[in-house]
Amino acid sequence: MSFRILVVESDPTCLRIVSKMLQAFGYEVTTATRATDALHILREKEDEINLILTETHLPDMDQYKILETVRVMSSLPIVVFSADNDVSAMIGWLYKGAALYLMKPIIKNDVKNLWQLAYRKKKRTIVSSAGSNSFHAGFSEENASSVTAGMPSLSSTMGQSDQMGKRKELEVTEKDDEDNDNLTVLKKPKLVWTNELHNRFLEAIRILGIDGAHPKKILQHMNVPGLKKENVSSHLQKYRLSLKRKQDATQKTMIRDRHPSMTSNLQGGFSQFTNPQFFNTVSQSEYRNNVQNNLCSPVSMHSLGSVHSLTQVNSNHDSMLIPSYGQQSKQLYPTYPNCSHTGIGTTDDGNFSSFGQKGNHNVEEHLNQGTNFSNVGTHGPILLGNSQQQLQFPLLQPQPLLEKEDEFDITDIVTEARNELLVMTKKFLDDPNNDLW
DNA sequence: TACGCAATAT
DNA sequence: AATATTGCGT
Repeated sequence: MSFRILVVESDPTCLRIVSKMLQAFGYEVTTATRATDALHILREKEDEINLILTETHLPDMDQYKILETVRVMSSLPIVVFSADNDVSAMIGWLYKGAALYLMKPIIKNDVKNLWQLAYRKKKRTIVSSAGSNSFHAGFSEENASSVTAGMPSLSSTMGQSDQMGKRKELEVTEKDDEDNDNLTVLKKPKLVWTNELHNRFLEAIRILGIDGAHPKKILQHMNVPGLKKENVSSHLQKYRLSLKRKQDATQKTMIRDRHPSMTSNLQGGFSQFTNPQFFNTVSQSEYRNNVQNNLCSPVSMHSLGSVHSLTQVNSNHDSMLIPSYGQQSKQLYPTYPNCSHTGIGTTDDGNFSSFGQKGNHNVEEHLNQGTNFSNVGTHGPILLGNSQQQLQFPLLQPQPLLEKEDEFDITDIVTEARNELLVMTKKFLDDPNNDLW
């Protein structure tokens, strides 16, 4: 599998170094020194490209123009890099849809995980303003609309599951596509029965009574947008089994202990609730989930992330954080785009704070200072997941060419690149026919 | 058509 | 392990 990055950089030395480094990590590279070239390449060969890495100050195009242009014609992730450490500019790039902002000089940690940003289907999708965008594990547009609007991407692929059955002969070609293209993301994430969700489930049963507790009624009572009857049915089935198991168990102990007057608690059957970790105590990740939910919207059912997936997300933060930002230890973190606090979070101390529509003073300052960003709150850097959607994607993994990544040394590459550049330059100068100078 | 359940798939 | 899907009898 190949992962191709389109590198746009006007300085040939820099271009060469960056390309070399990317190649050392297994990426394939296509280069362009002008924005117009890059756009041309993109027009011709978008299918072959997985990610765009571009300098912010291109000689033949205004500041954000290339990003804006690419955004219109493609949903490819765009990573920008610059020596410019102006905060407004950085945030501007991110808000306008850059997936990541890297500072020059780029180091290996910057590029090592770039492939993670490209899990989205690299397909041109026009975003229709309001309507059938649904990629929240089948969850409702109402809840998601505030965050989906303006976000290209998954909508075209995630909503297809309803139409299964219409794909017969298409199946062959589609399957081939999937095999050839690991970037394609089609699977709808499974529902995760969080404690909160399960609580609603139990509450519904409690109110409906054990007799009236049928999937349809439960679903109705739970009132969770996007939740399907099948979800409830499946859960209910398992719930009943757990009840039965528990009854059996208590009966046996009653016989053994000669304890006839034992009352069985009908609602305890799940390890989710008998497990002390979850009883009366909210696990840390659930807490974080709730915090997030409170931050972004009054709709509580957004918390579908599992413990596992949240851990993953955090590790992504760690691995993808932008290495240098001024003198302070401030860092910019990508955050979850689907939780309303889209964009990035700034932090002084390692705790990331989020902002977006709900605001963060840092960003608000910039906004209040008249910094003019379009698409505020709709675009954001996207990592492997968010609180609804994680780890369901096949992870991309470019094959590192180097056996030992840790011993990877940039200086070698720089030297090599410079030497190569010298040779090339000499070639150019010696060639009387070249008209590039 | 909805339901319950078991088996099976993912 | 958890959830989704399927098949079949009620």
